[in-house]
Amino acid sequence: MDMDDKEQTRQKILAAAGRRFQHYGYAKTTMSEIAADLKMSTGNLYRFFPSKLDIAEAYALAHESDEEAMMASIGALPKSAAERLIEHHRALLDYTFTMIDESQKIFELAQAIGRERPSYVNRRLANERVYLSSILKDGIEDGLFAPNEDINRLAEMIQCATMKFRYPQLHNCFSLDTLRRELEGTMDLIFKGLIKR
Amino acid sequence: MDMDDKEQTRQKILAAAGRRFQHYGYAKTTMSEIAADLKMSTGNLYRFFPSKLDIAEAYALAHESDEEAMMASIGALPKSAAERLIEHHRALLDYTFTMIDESQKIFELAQAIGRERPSYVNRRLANERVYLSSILKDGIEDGLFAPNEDINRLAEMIQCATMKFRYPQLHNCFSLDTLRRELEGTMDLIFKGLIKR
DNA sequence: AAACTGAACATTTTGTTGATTGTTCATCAT
DNA sequence: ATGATGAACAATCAACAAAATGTTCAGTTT
Repeated sequence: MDMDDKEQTRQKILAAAGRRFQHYGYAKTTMSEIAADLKMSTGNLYRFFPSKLDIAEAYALAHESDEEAMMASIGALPKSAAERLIEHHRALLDYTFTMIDESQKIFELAQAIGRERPSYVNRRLANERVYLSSILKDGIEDGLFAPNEDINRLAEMIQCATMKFRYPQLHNCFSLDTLRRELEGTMDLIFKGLIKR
Repeated sequence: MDMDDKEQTRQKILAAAGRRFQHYGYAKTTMSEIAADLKMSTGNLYRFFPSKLDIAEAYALAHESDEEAMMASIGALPKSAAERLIEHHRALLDYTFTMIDESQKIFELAQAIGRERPSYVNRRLANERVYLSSILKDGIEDGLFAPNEDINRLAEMIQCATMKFRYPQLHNCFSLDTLRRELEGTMDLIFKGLIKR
């Protein structure tokens, strides 16, 4: 079995596991079921993934591409940096809120990964900063935003300030409308700043 | 028994319950224990509080006075509105983080109230906005901050942007130093705004 | 009549048991 | 030798019984 075959099997495992995760949730999906779906033995799964959690993580990683595409397309929009920045946050809020709202199963998966693999969350935040930084850089070059020597840090701080909207479920605030309005106001605050000009 | 006696008994109950809450936590404190401490019957407690959770809420409310005093004293500091605003957030971050860090029991209490009585959380946030608004108003009058027609909404948005620092335990970020640095940066972001002047 | 009690009730928590599940590894098949 | 298996193992979960707890209220005390 060469490396290509191995990769192909990994993909098949991810697909089978994903189907189960979506239908029955992370906890109620068993390794033997995944194996049975693929007509292989339970033990064999461990030649491709070190643990069930790693399957979940790889599955989540694969499905990041949706978010990735969304962020990329917003970053490329023919709009001002300010508009793209707010659109970025609006889109992510809607995306995660809706996702979690309509699929308890996906939420369970996300919770399990977040709990057992905190580093995964950090990787995702770091990845988002790539897109944020790009928008910020544009804005600065266009003369819209004030110059800043550490754009990545700036992106980090924007993430801090919008944390509430990234993990809406944590703050038991269950109305998307409220969150949307709060996001508008918060972004406005960030944009305008408080200091009189 | 007149109203004063009744109030006095309420206070005694709160004191007894508080001792138990602090030592053993909310869940491990029973109504019969509280009653026994006061040499009264279990049933009698219910003539003073409708439920155990209401005792917890009243206890928390009584201990808000610490926070209240802190916010009041910071609001009255002979410093600029900007400095008071950041000091306000610094103090609350330190206060809640340290409190939770050194007493798992208090955290448990807070969680129970937050879960079963979401309205309590909102009341506290609304109360904080009184102090925030006062600082903002000062800042605007001094010409430091830009005028704003809805100061309470402005305070709300600042709360949104600093939510991460108000409930640090929710975001599994366990280093106070990191949080402090992030808070500085976030406040800076809020102050300066992004738009070039 | 008003203040209070403690047994009664329903609900929740705890403890325990057996079954299930994630993971490993000696073994078999190719 | 390499790929794969499934029984074995320890850890976790599910289900049920037992105990404890929050709450109520008929009844007692003052």
